[in-house]
Amino acid sequence: MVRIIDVAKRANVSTATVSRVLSSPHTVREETMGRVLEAIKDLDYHPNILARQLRTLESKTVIVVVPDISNPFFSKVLRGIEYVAAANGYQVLLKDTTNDLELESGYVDLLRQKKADGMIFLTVMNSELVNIVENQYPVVLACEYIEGSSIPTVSIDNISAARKATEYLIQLGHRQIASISGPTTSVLGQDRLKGFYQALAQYDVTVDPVLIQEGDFTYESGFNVMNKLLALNQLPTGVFAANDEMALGAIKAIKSKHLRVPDDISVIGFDNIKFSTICEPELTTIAQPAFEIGNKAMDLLFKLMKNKKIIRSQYILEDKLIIRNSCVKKV
Amino acid sequence: MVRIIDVAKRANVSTATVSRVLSSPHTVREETMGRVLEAIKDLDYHPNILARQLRTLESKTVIVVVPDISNPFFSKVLRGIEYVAAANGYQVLLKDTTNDLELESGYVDLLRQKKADGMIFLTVMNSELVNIVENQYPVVLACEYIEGSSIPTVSIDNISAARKATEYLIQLGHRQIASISGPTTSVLGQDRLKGFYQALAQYDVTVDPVLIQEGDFTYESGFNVMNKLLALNQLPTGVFAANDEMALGAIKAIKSKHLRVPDDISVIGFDNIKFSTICEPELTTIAQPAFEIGNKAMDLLFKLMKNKKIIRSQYILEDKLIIRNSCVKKV
DNA sequence: TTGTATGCGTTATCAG
DNA sequence: CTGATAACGCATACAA
Repeated sequence: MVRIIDVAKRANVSTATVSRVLSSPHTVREETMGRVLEAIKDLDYHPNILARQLRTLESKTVIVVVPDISNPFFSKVLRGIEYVAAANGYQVLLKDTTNDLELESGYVDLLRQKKADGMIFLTVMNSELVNIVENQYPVVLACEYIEGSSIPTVSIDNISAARKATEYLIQLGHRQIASISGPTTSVLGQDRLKGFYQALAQYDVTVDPVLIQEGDFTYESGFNVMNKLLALNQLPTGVFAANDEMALGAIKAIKSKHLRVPDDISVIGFDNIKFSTICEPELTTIAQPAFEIGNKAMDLLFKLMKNKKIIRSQYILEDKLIIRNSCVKKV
Repeated sequence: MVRIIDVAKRANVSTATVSRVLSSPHTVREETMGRVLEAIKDLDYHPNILARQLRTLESKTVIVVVPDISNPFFSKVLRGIEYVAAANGYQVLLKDTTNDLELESGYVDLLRQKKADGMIFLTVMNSELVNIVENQYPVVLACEYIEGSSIPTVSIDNISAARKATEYLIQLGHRQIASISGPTTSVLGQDRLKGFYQALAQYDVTVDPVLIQEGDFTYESGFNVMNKLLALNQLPTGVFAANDEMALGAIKAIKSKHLRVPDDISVIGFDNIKFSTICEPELTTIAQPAFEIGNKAMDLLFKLMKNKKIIRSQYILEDKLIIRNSCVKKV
């Protein structure tokens, strides 16, 4: 391994000068710099990042905590994060919690040990953790919003988006509307369910509580929950699924009972993942600006890490209702 | 920040003893250890990993280079890797190349700088890089196999699997068989195409070269390439897609032309991703043991990093033809 | 079984 | 503009 001192010797300068050439080139004479650069090139010198980090206490790394990387929506947010991070010379370390509560702890250590300079949560199930981290390390929350928390957040307004989706079903004439919600342990699940209820209230629609069922955001849970709903005496005519994966699972279940979507049952999803146009019929859903959410979240984290003031700490991005073919007027 | 010396002072021992308590507890007297552990707890001491790494030159981190994290197949392999890594106290750093050639370079630096101890490639487009890394740093290749290379590999036999898939179509009576291959810049793409050709040769089937088209493993490319095929005078009756995402795209294209799968055109995929049962009809495909591939790859990497001898450096895992409803006998 | 002392490779301080 | 040198926090060879 070639070290800074090897370069220094070859260029006939001190290690300090070599270091300066690398970190603040303007403070060194041009001729000296030339010699140093040449030596670096000759020796194929690469600074040891570990040593640098020990000295500077900066890891140039951020950690993104994601609930389920195989969900295409999160993949896309991640892309947005990585794009901004890479542009600023930062590494992105990924932690997939596999929707597991346990695994969400222990990340504070990574920050304390300067293994990472900051963290982005794409979901929060363990809100205690957030409180620990709050005001202590740079952390931003993407995709969901926590009421009353001061953690910088970038997301859509999940409540109003869910309300919008439900309203759409109501306006199509549906009154027997089921909800396949996310886990109520997650803010995301709660918010989208809340929006669902708000729409019902606003239009004076009352729904049998048995139509409100909880999934866990996976395709399988959508399939299973829908099967439960299909076993009821009175079937729903419309279904609001809290994300697309569950909506796809629901459609699968409906079809396997030889019912038709949307003719017999309308289904609306949430996220607009790339597979939402795969199924027959194509899924009507709420589109989130996933890539932009990632961009903005990383921007925010940078500002936080640089101790810059953040004007607004809650960024709400625009969602959009994408009307395709999985919902139809109730006859 | 509380350091090792703070703990040492409080426990009335030297820093060396504290260090030993942490790394080789059996070498220290029980009573001493008790005092040290108590001090650690009292002060809420957490060793600085950076400093430790600088000393040991071990980062306890591995990097996985993945072509497209939003592909569910790779997500699953990754899970397998993480499972084994976590069990051994290793972090997994993820690099998504976004199928971009450029981005695949520069990882050698991460190894050289001891930012990671080893690396797993889930794909290799830039085989030069492999040659650089070869015999120099611990690297294993998962999912694909490079002819003549000595890099430890774990994968299925992509050639024979592709041959098996194609054979299946031939045995169903298809003769006009199209191939939507992966990029020929990737070994994976090459191998699966090779298997396709082998099956044709074996059964003396000759195919118009125009039926052999190249995609890039994405849903969109499957859709686009299939549209091209559908514009031909003589349509294929069977399609072998080199992965499920492209197969799904192809099915979409076929349906949008008001043709039926499998009645008009049979489609077979590769990978058995979780969305392969979403579409109508469900996809016949080749299943890879994704999780196990990940497990084995990480195992192999550990052995490599520990300089243990590796008995066999090429592990071939079993694939399996999953027959569902997207292929049917040619009438 | 424990302590002392040194070095890992870098950056930052201070003096020149 | 440059050089000498002291940290950064830890692990380990060697001595006790």
